[in-house]
Amino acid sequence: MLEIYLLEQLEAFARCGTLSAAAEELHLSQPALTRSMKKLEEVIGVPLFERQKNKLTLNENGRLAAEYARRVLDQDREIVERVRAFDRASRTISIGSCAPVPLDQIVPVLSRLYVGMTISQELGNDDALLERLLAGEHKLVILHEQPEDESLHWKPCSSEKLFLVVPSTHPLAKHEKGIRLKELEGQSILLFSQIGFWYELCKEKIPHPRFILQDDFHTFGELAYASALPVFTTDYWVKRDEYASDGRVLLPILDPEASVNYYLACAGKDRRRFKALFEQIEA
Amino acid sequence: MLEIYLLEQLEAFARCGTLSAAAEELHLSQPALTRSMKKLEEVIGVPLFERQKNKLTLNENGRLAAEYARRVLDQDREIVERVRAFDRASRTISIGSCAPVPLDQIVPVLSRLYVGMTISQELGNDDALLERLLAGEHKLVILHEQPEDESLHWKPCSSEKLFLVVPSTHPLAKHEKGIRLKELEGQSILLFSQIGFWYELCKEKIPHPRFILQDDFHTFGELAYASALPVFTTDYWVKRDEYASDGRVLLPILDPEASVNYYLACAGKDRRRFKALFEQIEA
DNA sequence: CCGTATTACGCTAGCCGTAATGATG
DNA sequence: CATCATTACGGCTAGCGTAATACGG
Repeated sequence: MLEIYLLEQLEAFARCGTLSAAAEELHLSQPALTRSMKKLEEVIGVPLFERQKNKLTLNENGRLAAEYARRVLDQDREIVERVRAFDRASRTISIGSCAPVPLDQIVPVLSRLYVGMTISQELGNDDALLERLLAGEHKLVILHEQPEDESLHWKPCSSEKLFLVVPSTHPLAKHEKGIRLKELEGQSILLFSQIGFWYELCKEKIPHPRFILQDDFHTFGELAYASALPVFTTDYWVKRDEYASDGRVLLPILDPEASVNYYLACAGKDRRRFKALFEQIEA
Repeated sequence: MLEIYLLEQLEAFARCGTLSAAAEELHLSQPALTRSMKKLEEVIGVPLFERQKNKLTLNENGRLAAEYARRVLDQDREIVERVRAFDRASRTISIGSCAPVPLDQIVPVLSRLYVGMTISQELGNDDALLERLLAGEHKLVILHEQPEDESLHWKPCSSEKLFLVVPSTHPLAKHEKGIRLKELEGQSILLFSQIGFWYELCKEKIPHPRFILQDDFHTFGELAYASALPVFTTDYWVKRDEYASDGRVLLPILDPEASVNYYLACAGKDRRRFKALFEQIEA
């Protein structure tokens, strides 16, 4: 069998054009390459080179061999990469979610139940999440619509309701019984950017919105506190006493889409693996 | 890089199930395999085996690695095979023909012009020949129809006319001016089997033919001489005094299809290579 | 106990580098 | 004479085998 190191050397020679150049690239001596190329010809049993006393070039056979060598080298490298990736994946639970809140609720449970596993989390919209779940790229996903795919296992896991926080002096503050998104037309609203599907919802339902986006959670908190801008929040944060400062009013959002139920889903074949998790969570 | 010998050993272990069995198959000692498997794990950097004190089995990673190993091994073997085949092909001129006679005329010319090349010859029908020419499996083909493919280079090279030889006592002997194939209905005719398209022609044009086929050229000659059966021949053989024995009559076959022109063809890109050949042959 | 894996130890084949030679522009 | 390929020679690593150890059905 042709050992990889021979193919590596052939490939380097094919690319570099001379033995010296290839030798330098491979951190080897010219004689070593001369020998290897001879050995290749000997093993394959056909001439691979055009030999002029002072110049070595690949002939047709050699060019073909070099092309095949490249393929084998690529595949050989792939073994290491793929097996490492597979091993990593087997030690990782990748969970995708349409929103950050249910993720914050479930990840601690996951960590506790599957000790030693790496948990990787990612946000995405329902369609993309389902696709990645079916592709095996996510082991778990949290959606805000019930999955219809029969091959999936799922369970409702929590819910969330949208609110708007405004200073009590703000014109909108009078809608204490609640407000509809379309009534926020043209309002400048402070928005944390990592909120998953909520962003799409607001963008869709509020005509001509002027969102002021903030990437950093801490900065967002400070802005929300310091500025007089309306800020979106949800019952989850309200219960945890965020944004409940004096002089602010909490306006429920009345649109039905502003109250969502979340659903945790996994592939049917992983049902057993995540049995403990599904038992822990409550709708 | 993972050397091939390591992959070979992994593959053998995956197939054999135990190190001892694999060692025997590879003509190696168990310790050698133990070391190699350890080395594989070390290089890839992930566990590939389930280790019970007395039993070694592949884990998921290992099974994946073994599968990839198989592919690399296959491709590695293919390098040698393919390059050898390519080299052989480059030293071989494969010529296909619809009939043996023009082949016998051209092959000596080929041998003389392309010294050192192996000439491989094969019979086939026009369609198959063209296909193989375009696939590069034949470098030259001899057809009995003008090729229509624009990418081909061709030239008429010879012609051949069909005759029937019958004993002068035979009822058919009176047709000395010639006979049509359909008039041979129901006749038992002695036929040499390696005559290319002629066989198809006769089978098609003679109603209810009763061919007596003979594979061996020598035996065929003897039968033709000894028996009282009608025998097909052509002007080529007649000129060479075959079948021209006493007490036999030569009947020309009158069907237009029984007089053919042959055409030598090669791929357009090989036009130069075979320039000398095309100059030598005459229509 | 026999079959299996692993460890320990010494050997050697094979791959490499250095140095020298030859060829070429 | 600078550059490239090749040959010659010696060193050393890495893969191997033998022998010994350990574990299990």
